[in-house]
Amino acid sequence: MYSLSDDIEQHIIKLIDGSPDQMITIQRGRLANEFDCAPSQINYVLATRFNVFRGFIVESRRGGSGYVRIRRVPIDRLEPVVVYLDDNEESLRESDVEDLVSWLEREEFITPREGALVRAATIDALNKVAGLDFSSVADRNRLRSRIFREILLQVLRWVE
Amino acid sequence: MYSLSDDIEQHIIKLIDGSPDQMITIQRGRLANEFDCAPSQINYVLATRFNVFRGFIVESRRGGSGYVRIRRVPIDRLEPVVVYLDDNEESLRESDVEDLVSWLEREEFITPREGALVRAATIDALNKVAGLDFSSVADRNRLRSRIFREILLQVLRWVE
DNA sequence: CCCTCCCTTGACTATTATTGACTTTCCCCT
DNA sequence: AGGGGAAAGTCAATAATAGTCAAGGGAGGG
Repeated sequence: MYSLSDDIEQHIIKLIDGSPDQMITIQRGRLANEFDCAPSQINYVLATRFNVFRGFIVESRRGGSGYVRIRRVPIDRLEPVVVYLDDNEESLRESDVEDLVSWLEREEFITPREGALVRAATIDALNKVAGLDFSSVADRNRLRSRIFREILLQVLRWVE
Repeated sequence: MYSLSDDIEQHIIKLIDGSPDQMITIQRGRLANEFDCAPSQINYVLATRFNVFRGFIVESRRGGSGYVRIRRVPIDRLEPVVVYLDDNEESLRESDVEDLVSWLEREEFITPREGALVRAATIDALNKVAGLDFSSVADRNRLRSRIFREILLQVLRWVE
């Protein structure tokens, strides 16, 4: 069955395949024009087909001379951990993060120094927000989980 | 996709790179003339690309024989940044963090990969807490600032 | 037949760039 | 010392992009 999204996807894939560095820079409006569709259609295609789980990174800039840059990157075996985080958002305690970070270090997904940064962001920083008004345990766990999740996604993107 | 601001930015960067002391002195009007643009365009480029968050300091003088001096900030400016964070806790926006991280990378205080981790913790993660009950702008900025501050302190400790 | 999952669209929002009118500063000449 | 003119600064308006979100459509499965 015909699908505009599939068409656009194939078009972009072709462009990337033909690029020397697996990266292209386009304009959303121009592409939408070529395919005679709403500009937000491009966003849909990017979100569903060129996300990190499919091995792509998208960066963009708005405003005059704005652009959308799409890069192909390798993916690996960290993905199950991200899924786990999504499923256990509210119950990710400090000690869980500690365990995960240690594991990441042991597996050499991250360096010890990077581990220190992760601990700073997910443990130390969250111990200093007591004065703010968002300090319920569930909220803090959720927040911790999301920070950690984003870090993991970043690691995922960066591998090789 | 052409961008005058990007052009001017590159031009200035090139000048600074080619200077013996990481500092150049130009005239706003003359530069505007070279690029055939409004003089205030230069101010825009300076404000968005050569601010302290991106590791530059700009000084200037008006009037006869006025000038604009652009300096790359040396590495030992990192601690003042921490002080700045303390003083501007509620107004540290995403883009400020982005600029600071880019600067840390450029100065090789952190690796690009570490920069990605920091971005994940201070930008991406905080974009995903909208549903929680601590999503006022000031609170988010404060949280962002504290996470970033802890990471910075960690970087400092590791360097020494 | 109806439900669900994609897909598609468009209205609204956010961000970035560019320009020009007006303001401020301060060197230099008288 | 004072004023004129030559810088640079500020700010708001406009234009050019991209992003978000919610509502509607259609095809296929139960």
